[in-house]
Amino acid sequence: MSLLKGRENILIFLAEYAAFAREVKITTSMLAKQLDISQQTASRLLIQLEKDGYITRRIVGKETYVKLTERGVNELIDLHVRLRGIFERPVKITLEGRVFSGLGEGAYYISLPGYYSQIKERLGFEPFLGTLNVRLSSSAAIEGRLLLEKAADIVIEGFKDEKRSYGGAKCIKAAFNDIDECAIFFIERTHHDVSVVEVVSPYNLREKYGLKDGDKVRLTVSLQPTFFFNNLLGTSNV
Amino acid sequence: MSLLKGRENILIFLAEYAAFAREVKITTSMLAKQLDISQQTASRLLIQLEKDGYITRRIVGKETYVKLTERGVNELIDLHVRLRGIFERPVKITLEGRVFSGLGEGAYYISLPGYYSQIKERLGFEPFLGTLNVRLSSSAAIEGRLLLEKAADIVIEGFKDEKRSYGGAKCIKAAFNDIDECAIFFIERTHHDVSVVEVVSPYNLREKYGLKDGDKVRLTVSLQPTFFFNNLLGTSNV
DNA sequence: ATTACTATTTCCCGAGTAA
DNA sequence: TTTACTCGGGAAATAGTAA
Repeated sequence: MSLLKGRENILIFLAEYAAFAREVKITTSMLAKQLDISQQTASRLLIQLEKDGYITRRIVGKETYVKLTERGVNELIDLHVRLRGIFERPVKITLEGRVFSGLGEGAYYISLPGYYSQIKERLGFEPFLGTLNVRLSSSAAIEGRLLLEKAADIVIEGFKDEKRSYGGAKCIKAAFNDIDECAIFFIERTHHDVSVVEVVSPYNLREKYGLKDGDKVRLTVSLQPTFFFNNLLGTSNV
Repeated sequence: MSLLKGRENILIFLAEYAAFAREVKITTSMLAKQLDISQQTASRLLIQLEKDGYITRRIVGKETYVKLTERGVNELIDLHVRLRGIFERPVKITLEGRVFSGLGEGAYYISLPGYYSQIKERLGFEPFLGTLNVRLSSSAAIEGRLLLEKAADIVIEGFKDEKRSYGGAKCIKAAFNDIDECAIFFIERTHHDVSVVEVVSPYNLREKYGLKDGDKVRLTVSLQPTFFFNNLLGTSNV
């Protein structure tokens, strides 16, 4: 059932017994039992590994001692490094979409002290008074958006005043066109569908980039791989 | 030439393109080229991986998008955890041997201030005035001894007085019979061969354990795996 | 260009068994 | 008990090719 078969399986097994540091005494039948293969196969694989320079065997009477060679160790190190890369390198999520004009109410909301102070404190910048509406142009971007909504770790809380209540939002820091600091907002009560995100930035992005409706923009977020794995373990996704 | 073949090779390759986080667009011929297999094999392996629940495939016209399933990710996590265990777990090196009486000069040397103060400072204990001579009883122990000599990271420097010069030594901290603090000494100018080590401890081990010549004792050292790998890369051991 | 079928070859596994 | 051979069945890889 395991993914690993044959030679690599034996090599890893031996390494788990520190066979990179010293000779380890083995028998082919013990190996076979542990790895759920036949004694014959264990024997053949050992011969093969030795022939290919991954291990050395020393046979003393009826006893066999094996040790990984430098090549065998390097093979495992390479694999370890690859997996470390996978599990430790940040994952870039990119949303591409096009600018469009909304009702212009973004500026009003951000200017409200109830939002403004939270944004300033939790995002660490003084927001430009306005949001940039972006309509995501591909299904990949929409998929990414749903992912980022789960990953969004900065919470802007709703509040009330004497007139009405104001909804909350979640957001995540991102790079605008690969350069500028910004945050992607996922607003709780919005009239937009999932193909739309709103961008808040310390800059007037529309002006800085001379953006017109329909212009393409890119939003990039770096996520730690652990996010995906923690997330996976919590769900019953198959 | 790589150790990995077939399914696991593809799975790791896909993970390197963050296919655990999002759908990745692939073609079987590009996969084949990258992994040095035939296009037909790539196609078959993808079908198999999907059938076995490691990936999902979404085919849109002529484009194929793949994504790892939870099961596929877990398989890689398992492998990663195993390799981490190998490369991060300390390796116990055990030397077994038998006590024997030397010339009794160990006590004299340790009592010399030139040695005593270094031992106290660098080993962090006040040594009992005497060394325990241990003759290693197996080739495995002798192999271990040679390894530990390389790993020995505490240096006791030689010195001179008006009468003569006194040689240096290297040593490494160890556990005596799995319990007591001690250090294994590798003395530069010694009349002993490689089958002999000398043990220094804060305790009178001979008395504490009622040791007679010929009694078996065990010396254990924990080494970080990185030691072996750094060591390997520096040598041309095959 | 794709993917993936069928046919053929090549390789691998393990039963039987010798030393 | 060991290890490791031969050999038959079957799985895996590729060539050829269809769609």
